[in-house]
Amino acid sequence: MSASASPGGPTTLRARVLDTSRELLASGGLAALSMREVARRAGVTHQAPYHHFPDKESIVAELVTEGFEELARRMALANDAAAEGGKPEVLRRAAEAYLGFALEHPAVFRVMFRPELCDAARFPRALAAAERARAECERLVRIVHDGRFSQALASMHWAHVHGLACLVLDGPLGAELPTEEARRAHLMEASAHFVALVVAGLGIGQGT
Amino acid sequence: MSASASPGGPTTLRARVLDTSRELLASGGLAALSMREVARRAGVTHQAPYHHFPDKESIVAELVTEGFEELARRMALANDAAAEGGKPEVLRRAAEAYLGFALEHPAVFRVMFRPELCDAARFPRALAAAERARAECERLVRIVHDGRFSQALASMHWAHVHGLACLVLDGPLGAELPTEEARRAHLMEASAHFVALVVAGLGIGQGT
DNA sequence: GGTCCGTATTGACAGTGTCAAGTCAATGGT
DNA sequence: ACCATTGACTTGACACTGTCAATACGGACC
Repeated sequence: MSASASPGGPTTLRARVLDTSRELLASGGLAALSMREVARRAGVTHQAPYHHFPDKESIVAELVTEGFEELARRMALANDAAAEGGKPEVLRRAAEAYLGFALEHPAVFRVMFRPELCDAARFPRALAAAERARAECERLVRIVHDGRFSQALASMHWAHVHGLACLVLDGPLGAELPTEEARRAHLMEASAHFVALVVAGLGIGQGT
Repeated sequence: MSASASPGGPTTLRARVLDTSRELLASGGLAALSMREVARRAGVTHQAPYHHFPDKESIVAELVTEGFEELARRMALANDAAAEGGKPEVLRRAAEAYLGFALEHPAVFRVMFRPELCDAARFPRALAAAERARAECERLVRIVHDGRFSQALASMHWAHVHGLACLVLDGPLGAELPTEEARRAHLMEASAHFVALVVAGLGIGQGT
């Protein structure tokens, strides 16, 4: 029962603070995530959370870290499909993984790409998790381009899915595609165009 | 000299407020843009700006509107190059226009794609400016794809440049490319890959 | 000359993040 | 068994924010 079993391990309140923070972020965006509101919902005083997180930035950093870890996990799973499905399937699954994460966790996704909220020097874990996601992107490039790699190529691939995610979450596409199914369908259709171009550009006509 | 020549026209203070807001946004991001700081720098009391803007959101909306207008202008110029340069040139110039704007006005660019800051219903001008930029994107699709158009195709093209911009401004690319020249070069290189794919996919082998 | 209106000021209120003390219970060493 | 220490939490304050309300000023118009 001892709450401090592992060094720096999670106390009950710490977990509750994180849960509440996730809820607030998901429901009302970052503006709704306030130290005092978190404390209020957790049923403690406005200073209690400060015993588990030095400041608000640290809570956000924790959520960002979780987000990048989950994103990297999904991307890794997509890349693992190389053996069975071939290159077009890898590209399709990678897009599905990235866009699926963005659609299911929009608020976290947005915060993940606002580095001013989560200084890399202060939060090396967040940076490491982001690097893991990036490494999966580079792995995809090598898989798809027969071992060839360049940063520009990686940027092109990442930009494709990231741009789609941003446009549907916060751009003009979001306003017109109200249901999640519509968004998913549109994104996969746009992504299919891109995949087709890449596949055609590689001289592999098999997978449309 | 009468400041109220045109109805609702800009008073001296109104212009100064906007200038100061632009400066604060550019230097310290949206967090640095505060009503009171704007008033302080403009040399007036903290309530004076409220006589020209009903609230902070209205100032942000004004800057967002300006941003989309400038972006649409640059995109239109790129599209106008269709006559002289052909499709590859249009694609190249469009990417250069979009990425150039993002690199030159990063803070404004970021704010433009955070719709919660600038409610579309309250600020129809901002929405109209965004629509103008979108229309230029659609025009590009028609130019490049011989009149054929689909929303998914437009999303693919927009996502490409938008994703690149986001990644270099707030993603992993930004941290590693310190100078603006390096960023511009990397972006144009990544974009060139995309343009090559599109051109190849159209069966036009002329332009690289 | 008197009235009105747009501009700006002063003062207040609620809310925020965070610092500084203080309370209180459990723990560990002698 | 006692006492000091430590950690979790509370209370109270400060500076800052956006915004409302009431007040003064100063020129335009009848």
